[in-house]
Amino acid sequence: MLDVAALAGVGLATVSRVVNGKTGVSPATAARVQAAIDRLDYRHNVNAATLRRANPKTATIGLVLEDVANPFMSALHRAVEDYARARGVLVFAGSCDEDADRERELISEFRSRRVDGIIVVPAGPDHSYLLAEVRHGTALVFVDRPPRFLDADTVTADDLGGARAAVEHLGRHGHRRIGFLGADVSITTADARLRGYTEGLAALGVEPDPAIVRTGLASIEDAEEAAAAILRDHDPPTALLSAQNYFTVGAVKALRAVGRQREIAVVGYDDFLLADMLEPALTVIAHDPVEIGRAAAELLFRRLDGASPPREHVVLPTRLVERGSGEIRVRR
Amino acid sequence: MLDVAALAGVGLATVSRVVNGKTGVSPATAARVQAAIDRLDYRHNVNAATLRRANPKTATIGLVLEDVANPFMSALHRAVEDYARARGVLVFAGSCDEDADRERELISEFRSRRVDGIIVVPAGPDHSYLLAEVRHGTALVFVDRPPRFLDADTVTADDLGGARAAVEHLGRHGHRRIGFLGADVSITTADARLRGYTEGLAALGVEPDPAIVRTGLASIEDAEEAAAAILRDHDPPTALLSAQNYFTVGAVKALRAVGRQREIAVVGYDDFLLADMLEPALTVIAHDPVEIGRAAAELLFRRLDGASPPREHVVLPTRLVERGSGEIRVRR
DNA sequence: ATGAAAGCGCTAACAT
DNA sequence: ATGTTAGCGCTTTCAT
Repeated sequence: MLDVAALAGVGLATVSRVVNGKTGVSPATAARVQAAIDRLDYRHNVNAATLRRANPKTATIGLVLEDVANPFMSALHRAVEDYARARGVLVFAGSCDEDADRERELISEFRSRRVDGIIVVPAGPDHSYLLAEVRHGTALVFVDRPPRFLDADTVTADDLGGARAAVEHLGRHGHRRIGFLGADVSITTADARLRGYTEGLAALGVEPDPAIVRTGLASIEDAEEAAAAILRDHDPPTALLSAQNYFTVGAVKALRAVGRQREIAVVGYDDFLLADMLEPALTVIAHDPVEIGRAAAELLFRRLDGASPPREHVVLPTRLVERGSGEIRVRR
Repeated sequence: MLDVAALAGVGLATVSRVVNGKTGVSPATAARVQAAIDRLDYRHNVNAATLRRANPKTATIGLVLEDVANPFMSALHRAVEDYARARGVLVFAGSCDEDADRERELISEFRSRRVDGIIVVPAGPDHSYLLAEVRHGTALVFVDRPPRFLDADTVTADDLGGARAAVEHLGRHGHRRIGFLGADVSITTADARLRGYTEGLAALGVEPDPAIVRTGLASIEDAEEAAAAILRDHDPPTALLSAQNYFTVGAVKALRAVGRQREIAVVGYDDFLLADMLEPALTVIAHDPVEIGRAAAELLFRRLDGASPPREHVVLPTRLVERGSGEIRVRR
């Protein structure tokens, strides 16, 4: 910047004014400064600027996802990016694979870079460690799952209601013996979906049977194996509820492997690309990652812009999309 | 940091030494400092530290993708993230939607944040604007497509060879009239795949027919429409080569819509989740986004670590994965 | 082993 | 409209 000032024959402050688009510089000098900037290929150092500014915003936010490559997560990512970029804000993205340590580590790195806000799909069992952070002024929004031991803005979907609706839908097609594939119940979402499943069964007057309920799954392969095992039960289910996009893929693989995809009903939680192209097409509980991401970004930026409304807990509805796999009637 | 020093009763420099894990601090003082850090919930300001350091690395890199939500791109993203995180480096990610202006804008923002390196899936038609950047010491790696008017490290796949192999494969199953669905040829990858298609046809002794070649596509919907149009040609193709993951989805949709998915062969460029679960399962030209991402990160970090080897142009092979759709024989 | 002081690139207050 | 100067939070000599 000093070089630019020297070349343009002006003072440091004037260059700063031009770079920041401030008023109070004559068009002629501004042009000279701009010419010097171009000639020297000068690039403003936002990090240094932030250090001294009265309002020390870095114009960056951090995004903690379960996995940037998971289609649900990456769609959410894109929605957040679009909202941020429209405001000139850059986003750090990171995956934590449901690992609480990685979550803390990532957030800690974000802090070191002085991000203005953080949007996080929480993995850990306890988020009270973020209390100081919040008090320190960092905006924080939890997405997909609420935090534990911390009050913060959240955007979640109606997991319990969605899972319950799925079971009731299967019930309406004659099913009473319904298997369940879910993630570890320490994950709030997974727990809510399992509870929705149980409530749905209760509404049908059915006791859940642990023999056809599998939790703690973490991958397509896990789910495929679990589904295969459930199907080998002495009293196998006539329908399956899979509680996450990848698990649905695993369930479909398992059914295909034994050629029973047309006799055993499936409802999957999460919609995904090609779900409608399978045969039978997949009936799913859909919740829109784009809408969730946008809502989270909205909440975050409201706080970044200085508003301090009471904590908000947005719960977005889910939608049952009937495509075929969930409408397979129970065989008699 | 001043507060920490005061609380621990030591000088600024000592706190800095502890924070940076440098030697030359007695265990006792180090412990006192650490205690003060914990008590004050102090977080090191990497931005400020970078400003003064002899080796002014920010430990961040920028990643410019076509779209963070595209499965191919997000898998690449994850591979880069894993490589970077293992080295304590954070990644800024951004989408540019094949828009040259957005590419420049993103890279410019990255520069302002003083990222150490940039990995980019290029969108623009001219990358000479990055020359100054490279000379200035920012490591730069191009992925999936080479830059234009600039020499830099690249990691690409053998697009031409892959497309050509696809056509030859279809030829071996009796096809001579093969339709093509591709993106705008200003995208290097799209152009190479089209050339591979043409070369493949030439090897079969066939002239390409513009009536069944569509380029300039940009979405699933585009591809679906284009495929439908091609199928309505007075001399419709017996096989389709789709040159990108989303276009393959569109092609499948179009074939399904007219119920011809079992008579018209399809080979898709890019593998994707569930390609093996469709009926018929999709034959694809696969190139591994994870391997591409890892290779790019490797190249980038080699330069970040100070090595200055000659520019490298890694070309990864593609693989034909036969699953059914590409082995449908031509009807007689 | 530790501290004092200079200075990284910039902005903000105060001059002029 | 423009320049001068202090100082943001830190690292790095150079002392001690």
